[in-house]
This record gives sequence, structure tokens and C-alpha cells, in this order.
Amino acid sequence: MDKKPCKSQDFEVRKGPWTMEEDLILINYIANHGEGVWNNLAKAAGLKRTGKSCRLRWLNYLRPDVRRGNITPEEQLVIMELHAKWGNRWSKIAKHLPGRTDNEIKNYWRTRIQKHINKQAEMCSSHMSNQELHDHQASTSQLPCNSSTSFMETYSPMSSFNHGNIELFPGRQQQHVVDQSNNENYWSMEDIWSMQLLNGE
DNA sequence: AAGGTCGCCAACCGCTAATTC
DNA sequence: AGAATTAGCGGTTGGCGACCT
Repeated sequence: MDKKPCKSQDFEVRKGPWTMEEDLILINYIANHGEGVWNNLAKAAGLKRTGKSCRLRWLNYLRPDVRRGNITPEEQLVIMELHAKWGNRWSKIAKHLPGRTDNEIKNYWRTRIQKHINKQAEMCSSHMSNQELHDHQASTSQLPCNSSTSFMETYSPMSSFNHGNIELFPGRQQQHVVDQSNNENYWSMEDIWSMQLLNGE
């Protein structure tokens, strides 16, 4: 396993961001040989990467069925519902969002939703007296407003959600729309796959 | 205009579960 | 049965661009 990293004399392991060349090598190799054992794949393909790194790159970025771009309000809703149900089981949640990766969902949760939860917690605690806080904790065995469950109570589809018109992040909605128009700025997988085709694969 | 801060996300790390020998 | 190997998961970090002062 990766607990036993490749001997340094075997090859120097590259780390950090993947180059376009490395991506193409990996894509070509998998297109020709399939996935197989990742450590062997990395060596056979001539990549100076660990199998683990190759796997992650393929699963999270290079796979043709990976969906990139903004999380839709519907997907957001699913994420929140499933997170309330299962907690940080990102891969489990990702299975219910075709084309989305656990890493993407995890990042989304931490950068967008969790931040909002923390804000809620702050507001909540600033509006609650110490006695109220104590009573609340005693009755729920949870920190007030600090769990996804309480967040879902506040923002559940039954209450303030309106499908397709979520005001979860006031002030950010506009930015999301703008971001969607910027998707062309990404080096899209269609580009890579077409490059691969041009390479004669 | 420049420096500082924030937000996002790709990639790494450590660990456990599953599989193979 | 158990040691070794591999796959997968979740947490964390570092880099970079956007935004703010």
C-alpha cells in the first residue's frame, strides 16, 4: 500500500499539479488498457506518479463522465438532504449525484454550506442567552445551530426552500450565474478527449 | 497600483476496509 | 489464518485568482 512507498531508487515520484502531458498519457493508457491495478498502471504508462495519485486524478478529473461546473440548486438540495442523513459520507452522497465526485461534494460542502452553518451558529449564539444555550443543549444534546441537522431544520425543503429558487446564500446567487458563463475558461475534458482523438487514439 | 485577505479547488496524507496470496 | 497488497475514504493543505482596502 502507500504506507510502503516505492523505493526511491526505483524512480523519483512526482507530486503537485498534473501537467497536460501527464493527463494525456494517463488518458491514452486507460483508453488502451483499461484501469487495472493503479501502481502497475502508473509504472507501465511511464508516469512518475504513485498509483494513488493516478487513481485520484482519473476519478476526480479525467474520467469522461465527470461533470464539471457549478452545483445546481437541485444537486445542492440532494447534498444537504443526504448529508443530514449520513453525515460526511461523501462517496455515498456522490453516488446519488451522477458525474459528481466525492472530492467535489466535500469541497462544496466545506466551502459553501459549512460556512453558512457556522454563520448561523454565530448568529444563533449571539441571540441566545447563556441560560437558553444551556437549556437548548440539555434538551437536544447538540450544539445549537451547529449541526447539519439543525441547519436542515432551518433550511429544509419543507420550510424555506423553494425548488429552483433557493436563497441559501443571499448575495451569492448572482455570482453563481456569472460563474456558469465562465465554464469555457476551464480546460474542459471534451478538449482533452478531442486532443486524444487528434493524437490518433 | 500594491499589498493583504479570502475563497475555491486540486492534490496530498493518513487511515481503514477489502482483496489477494 | 494471517501477512501483504491494493482500493477507497475523509480530512487537510497549498497554490492561485478574485476581491478588498
